Amino acid sequence: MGSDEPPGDRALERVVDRSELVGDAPTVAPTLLGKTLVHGRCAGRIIEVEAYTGDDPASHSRSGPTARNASMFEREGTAYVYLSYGVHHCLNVVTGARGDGQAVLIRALEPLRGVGLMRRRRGPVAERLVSSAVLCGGPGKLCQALAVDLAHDGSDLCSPRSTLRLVDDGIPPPDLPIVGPRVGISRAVERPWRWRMPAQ
DNA sequence: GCCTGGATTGTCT
DNA sequence: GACAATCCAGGCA
Repeated sequence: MGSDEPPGDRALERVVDRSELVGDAPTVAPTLLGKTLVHGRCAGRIIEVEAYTGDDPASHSRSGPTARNASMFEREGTAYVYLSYGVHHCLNVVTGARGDGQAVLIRALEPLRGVGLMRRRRGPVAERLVSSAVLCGGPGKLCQALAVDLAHDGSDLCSPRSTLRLVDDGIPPPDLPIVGPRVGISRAVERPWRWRMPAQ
């Protein structure tokens, strides 16, 4: 163990400034493209996000705070992790002020560090395939690859001391991200609140 | 207290 | 392309 990443990568020590996460989720979401999600020795660049607001019929926060979504109503920079379909975990970044119930769902990552460990976590299929779409190409997949689960619900992503944190390594968000409707929802499907990095 | 449906994914045909 | 897996929040009686 320990051969998955170069030691002392200072670029991954600069966490995202919490003030960058202040605002409506649809405003903040595209600015998260290009940022890096770090968990322990693994890291990946955010390449796809979705926005969910407090008055959004498709959002978990639509009915107000509950035991499940309480962290979604915390202050900006808080992680909201939930169990989807009883099988997969999904990671959100809370935006807006405390009580707003707004968050940005991290849908896909481009693996940067700890790729070997991610592949082991993803199982035998991912062991054979290296593509980022297989490793981290979905909200459930990236949580499995980075070992993110309910234990991280409510953790602070803007603290350099957190094992799970958002890092700004200087890569700016794209000028023209690909915009489209959100995936897998049955309400408010018309809202174009999904953003993706354009093809290189 | 019961029932329904879901911000997904992997497997099978 | 279709469907099963699997847990629980929320709606409703």
